Amino acid sequence: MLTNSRIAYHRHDHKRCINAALCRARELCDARKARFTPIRETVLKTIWASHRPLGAYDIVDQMSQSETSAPRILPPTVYRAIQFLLDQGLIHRLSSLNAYIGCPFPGNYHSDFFLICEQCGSTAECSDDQVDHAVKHAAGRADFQVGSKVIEIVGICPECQV
Amino acid sequence: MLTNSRIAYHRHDHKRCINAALCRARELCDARKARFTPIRETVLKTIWASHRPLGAYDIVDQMSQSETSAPRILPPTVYRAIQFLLDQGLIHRLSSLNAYIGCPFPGNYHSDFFLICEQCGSTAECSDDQVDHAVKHAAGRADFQVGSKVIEIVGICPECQV
DNA sequence: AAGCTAAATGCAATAATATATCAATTTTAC
DNA sequence: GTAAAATTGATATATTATTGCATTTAGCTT
Repeated sequence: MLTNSRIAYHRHDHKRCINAALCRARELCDARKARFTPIRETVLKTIWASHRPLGAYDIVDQMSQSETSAPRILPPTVYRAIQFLLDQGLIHRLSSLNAYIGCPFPGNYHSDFFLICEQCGSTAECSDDQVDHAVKHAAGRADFQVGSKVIEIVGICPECQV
Repeated sequence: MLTNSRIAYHRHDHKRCINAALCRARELCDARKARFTPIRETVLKTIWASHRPLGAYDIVDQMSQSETSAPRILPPTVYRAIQFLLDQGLIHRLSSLNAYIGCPFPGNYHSDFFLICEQCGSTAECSDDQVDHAVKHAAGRADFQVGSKVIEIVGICPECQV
């Protein structure tokens, strides 16, 4: 199972997460000749500020606060950056929260699901063949051809358990 | 595996689905001393008009059209009925679509997931222990205590395959 | 049956999330 | 250097959902 749950739910030097994410994003975009512009970088950085999913308007607010004098960042700008980052697989959308989270292992193909802590909000991404197979198998019994999956588990992370 | 996929994806006498759903709803509400009011019944009936998830504002529109003279149904009314039906387990919300669908087996405990056809929109509900176990097991490896799950699979239903 | 209480509904306003459109600007390709 | 393409700015608006408060209705008590 591929997961960032060890990191996401425990104390760590989060600057390294941010750096790693930005660095990989730059690499991937370079390789794909996709333009990793300042706005897109800032949006990604803002999302990576924590391991908690962030709403689009939270991003708008964050960016409007930090960039004091500059022209206030407006929703369409953020949504376009979000769309770009989603397209590049650098972030994911959590449907059940209307929020966005950084992908810890972009570039690798992964069929993922999310473990969302209802206490602290920290969210880990997991990729597990058994879950994948179980879903495919169940769908198969209904003669259903699986395309994409949304799997979001709400519960309690190790740090928040008594 | 518990599922209504045989029915949902194939020709059938849908009036029976509707009747069964309304009947079951009435029974359950009676047993629980919950009030199955005309508005709630109409909302449930509207959702059960097909096996396709229906948005809240679609319900508002439907209900405003059919009830010609009566006071136009407004969003809060519909949302309140939706909340009631969700609380009673008579319908489910599909996060990835912001839409609502009737539950074919309310009352029974079930940990369910949904198979949403990207062609025709028809959606079946499934409950499968293996999927459940696979998710619990994967979460367990991250020391994560599972609470609730959102599992929504988009793909192609048997009727829409070539 | 009358009155009381809690629940449900009506209604206006507004919040939260997301997109459409078109102009202006920047970047890239030739 | 210029044209084409991509990105961003700005305004407006669409879509989904909730809040607050007044009014009505249903169920309960007597």
